[in-house]
Amino acid sequence: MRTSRHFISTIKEAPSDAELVSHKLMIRAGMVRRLAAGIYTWMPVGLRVVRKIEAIVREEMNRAGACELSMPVVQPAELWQESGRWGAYGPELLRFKDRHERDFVIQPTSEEVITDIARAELRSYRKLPMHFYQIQTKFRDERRPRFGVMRVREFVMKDGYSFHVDYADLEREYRNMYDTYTRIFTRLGLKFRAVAADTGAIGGTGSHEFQVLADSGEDAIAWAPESDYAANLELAEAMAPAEPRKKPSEDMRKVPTPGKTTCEEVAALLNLSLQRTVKAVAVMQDKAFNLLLIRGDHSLNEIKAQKVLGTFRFAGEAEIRGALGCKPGYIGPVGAKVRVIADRTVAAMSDFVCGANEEGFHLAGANWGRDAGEPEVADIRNVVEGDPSPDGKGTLKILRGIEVGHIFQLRTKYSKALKATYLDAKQQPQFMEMGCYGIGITRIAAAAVEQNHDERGIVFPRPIAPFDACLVPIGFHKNAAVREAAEKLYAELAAAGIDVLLEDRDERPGVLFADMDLLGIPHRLVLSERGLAAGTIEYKGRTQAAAENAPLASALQFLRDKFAAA
RNA sequence: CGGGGUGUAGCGCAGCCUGGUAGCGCGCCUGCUUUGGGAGCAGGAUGUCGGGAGUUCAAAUCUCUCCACCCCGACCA
Repeated sequence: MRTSRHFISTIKEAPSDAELVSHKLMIRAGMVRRLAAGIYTWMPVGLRVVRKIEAIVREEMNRAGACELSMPVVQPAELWQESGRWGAYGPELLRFKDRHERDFVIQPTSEEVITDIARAELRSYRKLPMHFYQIQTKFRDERRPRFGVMRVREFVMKDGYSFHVDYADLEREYRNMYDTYTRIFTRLGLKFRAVAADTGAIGGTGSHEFQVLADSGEDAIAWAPESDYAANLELAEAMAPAEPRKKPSEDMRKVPTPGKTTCEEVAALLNLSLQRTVKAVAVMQDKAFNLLLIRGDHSLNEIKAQKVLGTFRFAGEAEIRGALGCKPGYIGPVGAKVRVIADRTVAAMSDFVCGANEEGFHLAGANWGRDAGEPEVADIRNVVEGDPSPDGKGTLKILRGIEVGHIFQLRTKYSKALKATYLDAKQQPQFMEMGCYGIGITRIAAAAVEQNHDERGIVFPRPIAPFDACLVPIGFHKNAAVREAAEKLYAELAAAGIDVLLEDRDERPGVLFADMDLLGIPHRLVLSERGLAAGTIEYKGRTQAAAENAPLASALQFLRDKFAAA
């Protein structure tokens, strides 16, 4: 490909609303162009990157024994009503009516359609297992799209669904996919971690997310450097403190704390560490009022709390007054005649500070058993850096990541809802066990940029760079010898199967170099009159500080050696 | 959904308060010069000033309304 024919549209200034580096650089490099909120056009350069990602994903999925198909983007409401997701999915599911007033959705994912296919096609245990996948446009009507193509409404995802006779076989395929995803993200040249994720209400032995590491990532990962342990913050278990609770050493006393409604303010007023305070979070579980207690410096983990309580919501001020006779900001467990659930850390505290259930007052020197009844204990907080690893090996660090893949054991949720059964060897109908496996193709492009860039622009890993290499002749339009030599070398490289970009625009060298750097092309060859006279060509890797010379005659082999070394 | 903000040339912005000929930088076009890291000079083109309504002799500017987009929030009592 040559730049005079391949649309290149770089700009010096990024739109002012771009926040993330990847967003700015992808706009500046002309990879994507915004059409509406969370809806982007993939311009030629960006599409090349997407296609390269797709090719690697497809190759590895096929190698793993999965079978590609393509399901409709537009799907009838009936199937979604049958699975129950027509009601359960909420406003993120884009719905519309056709000219006959029939309801349709734009797929955010395709469990319904694939299960419909499975129940029609996979009637016998002899046809199982089967793993279908597609690489398709998805639409999720995000409440707030942001970060360029990182969090968008329309995107491309690889979604795979596997069907099995039993759970053991599902587990086998799940491990197969775990390994396949590990290979895929390794091949893509990304720094990533597979982390244990929450399985929600569905259960199963697990779910893993594949997170590309980046400080700007939206997800937090708990990671233990001394072992392999890695889990989404949502899931990472906060262990009980190693030291048992100390005996009370102070008398409980009421202290005036007018206007101090947060743990931070109260700790500052009393000149105490935040770790001596207990924060009370009031939640309603249906009509029942509950107090959740966590240490002042910790944060509540809603998913963990939900596992204890079931679905809940945060109590309003009126409800808090009704249950405790006190306004928010001064509430606590002492004397509260409601269900109290204390985090493991809180349960091990003594002589702590909490709200007095009286406006303007807190209690200091409070103790379990003596001042308040022994609470129900559960893990309901987020882990923090320095907490002991749940596997007992070392302490946790917190990393930030971008979720680019997720594998999940669906079990029989959809096969039961849609009555997808097969006949076993005894001619008995059985529900299929299902797994599902997703990879965010377009998000990977953004995550790769987020993880690999410098002050000059994008630094693509070669497997997903828009071009493997570029050939930049100096004086292409002025010097016939340079032009002929460049065309000859370009033809030679292209014939050898190298995805090379010939920079043949009539621009000053500085412009050409700047664009090739911004686009993140990993290898660069420069052909000049000077080099031609000496029989050499100049080479520079994208991350290399200085260029080096190589014999022009063996440029192809030289480049191949560089590819192999990278 | 709640709060805040912004819409002026392809991109980045000024002008609005205090109504009176629509501007600057980058980019684009033409010419000359330049040619190994985003060139210089000269000339030029490009605007429903987000849409609609209103006030006014006169609206980018004031008022109302609609729309679009962005940011923050939507647990921490």
